[in-house]
Amino acid sequence: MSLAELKSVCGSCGIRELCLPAGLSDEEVDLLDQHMSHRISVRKGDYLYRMGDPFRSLFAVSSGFFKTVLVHEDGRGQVTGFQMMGELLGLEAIHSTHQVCDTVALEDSAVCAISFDQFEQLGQLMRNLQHRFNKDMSREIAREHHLMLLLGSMRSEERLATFLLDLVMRHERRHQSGETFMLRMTREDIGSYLGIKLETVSRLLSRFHDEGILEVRGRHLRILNRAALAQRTEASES
Amino acid sequence: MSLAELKSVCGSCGIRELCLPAGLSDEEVDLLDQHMSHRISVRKGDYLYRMGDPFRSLFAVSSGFFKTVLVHEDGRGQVTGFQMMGELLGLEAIHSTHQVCDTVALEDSAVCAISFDQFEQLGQLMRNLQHRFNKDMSREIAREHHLMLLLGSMRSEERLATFLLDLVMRHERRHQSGETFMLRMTREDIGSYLGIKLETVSRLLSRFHDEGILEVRGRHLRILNRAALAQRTEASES
DNA sequence: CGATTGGTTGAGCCCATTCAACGAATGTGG
DNA sequence: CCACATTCGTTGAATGGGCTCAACCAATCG
Repeated sequence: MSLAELKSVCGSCGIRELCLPAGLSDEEVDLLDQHMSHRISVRKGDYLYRMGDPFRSLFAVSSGFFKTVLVHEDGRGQVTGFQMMGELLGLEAIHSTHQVCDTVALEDSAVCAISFDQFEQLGQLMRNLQHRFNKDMSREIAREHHLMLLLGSMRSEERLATFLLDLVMRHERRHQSGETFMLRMTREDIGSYLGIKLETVSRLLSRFHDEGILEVRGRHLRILNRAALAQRTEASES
Repeated sequence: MSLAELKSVCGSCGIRELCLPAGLSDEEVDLLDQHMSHRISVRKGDYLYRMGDPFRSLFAVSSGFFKTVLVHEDGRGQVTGFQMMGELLGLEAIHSTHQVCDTVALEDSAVCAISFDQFEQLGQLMRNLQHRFNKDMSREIAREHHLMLLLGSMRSEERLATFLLDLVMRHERRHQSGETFMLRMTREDIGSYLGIKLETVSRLLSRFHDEGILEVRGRHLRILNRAALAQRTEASES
């Protein structure tokens, strides 16, 4: 599953306000720390966990980038999400005793592991924490509803535009440039996530490039015309 | 939003073991009851809530059948789920102060309303209840992952077969016939949910009928060959 | 270095869509 | 109770968006 384990503390974490302890008092964060966080490094390409592994912990992405993949019996796989710092991994397995999907680091990454047992106990002590967690779960459900809208009723160009704008916003919320950034995933990952083929992703990126909306050099992206991109998000009347 | 409000009690509810209080002790169920449940009737076609309504309560489906619909700015709508007795409504809004989707009764129905504020307080008192709720949220996330797989990588025939088998299993878990049942939703609702057009749904149902897998008479369904249906769930090598 | 992985682009094809006509069932108002 | 409108469902014919198959290039790696 992973490699080095380092001692760490939410209290001094740079992304504390993006992550699970957002909004907690210092004392509460201390409690959270003492009882359960420890950090795990995951190297690019490694699995944080795989379907069928016993489920014991949630993980908060401390740094790096992950994808979650659901694999069907017949071998087909679907990328169900990309997670960046501050986001939680493992929520989908709480209802089970085992992991129900794979999660893979797309670059060298670090996560904070949280024993779910202990987390539930802490939730009993700290209403704040439980409330925050309920909201996180709910937000994940709502996110997936939007993705269902995307997969169920958008054309490929709209899907990609929506995806890119989502990345832009997530970068900006982390005080990273939304104008210029690197894609951490392959065209195939993007295609799987969006329900289209990698060739289509490639063609669309080229098209956006030719139209002056983006500058694409491999995985390096520059957003040249965000408004135009936003427009491609909507069905074009004709 | 709704109509009659009747006093009701989880303790004597026929579907108690399917619903939120499953696994709770009698005392715990009493507590749950006293503090918060009340029942609301919703007539066929009526909204239980609409996007933008203030969010205050969760709802447990007591009887009947609902759909949840996410509406995009440009007017496109996506059916994000169908809910039957014992299932929870409103989870997607917890992270917000307002409802984030519409939910509509597809037949005359009843729900138990649960003030979310009070529910969170009760969760602090009853670890069982909170644990059960965490699992419900997680199961919903996992369900949506499967739907993403369906929408992202299945062909229309596989989508419909998967959908029908899911309905069969949900009926059986409720001790209702999985062999013979009524579809409560239109072809258009099914199509929206599965990311295909109503005409395609109609054609596929006809095809399954012609192949002797189903008997279709309007919304009345009889599953004649469940194994064959299960096979249509998988990608056919060729 | 060759092998592998990731990405781009073209040509032809096919599955699902669009557009359209029609039938059945339901409901409404005169 | 009938006439009419509306909603829901089925089926056909033609179209097209995205897929498949394929060739090729660039970067990385052992």
